[in-house]
Amino acid sequence: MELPEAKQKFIEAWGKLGSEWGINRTMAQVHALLLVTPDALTTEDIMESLSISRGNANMTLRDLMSWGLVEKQHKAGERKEYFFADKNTWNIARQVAKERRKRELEPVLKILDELTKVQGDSKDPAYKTFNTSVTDINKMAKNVDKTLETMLKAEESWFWGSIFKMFK
Amino acid sequence: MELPEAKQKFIEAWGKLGSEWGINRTMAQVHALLLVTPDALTTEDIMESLSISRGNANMTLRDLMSWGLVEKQHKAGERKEYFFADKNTWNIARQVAKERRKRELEPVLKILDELTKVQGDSKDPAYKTFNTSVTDINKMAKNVDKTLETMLKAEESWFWGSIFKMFK
DNA sequence: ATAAACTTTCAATATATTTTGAAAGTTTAA
DNA sequence: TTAAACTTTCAAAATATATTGAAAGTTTAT
Repeated sequence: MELPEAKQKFIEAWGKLGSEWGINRTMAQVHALLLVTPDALTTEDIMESLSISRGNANMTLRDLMSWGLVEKQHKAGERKEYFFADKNTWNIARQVAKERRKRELEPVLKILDELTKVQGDSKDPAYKTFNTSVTDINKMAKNVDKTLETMLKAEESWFWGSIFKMFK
Repeated sequence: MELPEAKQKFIEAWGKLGSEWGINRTMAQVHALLLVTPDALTTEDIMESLSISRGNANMTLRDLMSWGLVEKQHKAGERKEYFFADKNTWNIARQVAKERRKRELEPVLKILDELTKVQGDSKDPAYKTFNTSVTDINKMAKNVDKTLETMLKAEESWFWGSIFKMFK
């Protein structure tokens, strides 16, 4: 397989994976493109590479920046804005974990905490089932939350080292 | 807050979380409903509770069964089929991890393995960047894969116990 | 101030996903 | 058999999500 074909496959695979995990396909593809490209690209470059419109490219790049995955670069004496992706995989994973935790996990934890407090007749099966399920899910969500917190603070080698101690 | 309102909130929250993670909202809602309901429900019950059509309820229930989250129950002397969800949160997490690993992670790992093998000029920045990114992502994906494998085999208390040793 | 170079916005459009519901299919009891 | 009870299917419709592209906005150089 030649490099251009390989790049294409990578971009497609990343786009598909993204869309299966609730991330806009185009956003994942732009990210993939920047990941396999050594130099920073202009909006124009990205539009052309992926055959997308200016508006789409612009919005997607802003989104990627808000996720902390892509940064702007200014080149001396140039008007155009260049974009590049952090290529450190551990940073990417941490950044995604951080954002999804904030945007999705935390709001759910807040609701679960509330629902855990709902009072009822402990003889009532409807109440018992509700309470047990919500309480258990809340516990698990808190475990996930704490693990993510640890991951966010951790160094990559330490994190996976600790994980792999589990296999022993 | 009263129980019916609390149930409603839980169903909504679960549906929203699901859709943010690439799971059909209705599917997550049906699952949530079954999680907080002590007894098995008929298609009819579910249609009514969530105001969805028969076709939708039927397809969603089949989906949930294919994910291993819901089972059919036959009641003696009755024609109707009843559905109930496994309410053990750890089982649910494992089941979801198992399916997503098989359906989404494994196909991507296969592609990454291929792309890792692509040959090129190690002096070429385009090749170097491609190769480094793909190789790094492949390593991380394999780490995730192994961790999931461990999780699938593990008992809940052992798994979280091991995770929490990481905090020490 | 002007205009060229570039970026952003957003209503309209296109695409993808989900849902409906009625018809077809199946199972069971008598 | 027959028919009632129940389940499944799937084309059409509804809804949700993503994309376009031209106009408006901004910045910079002269």
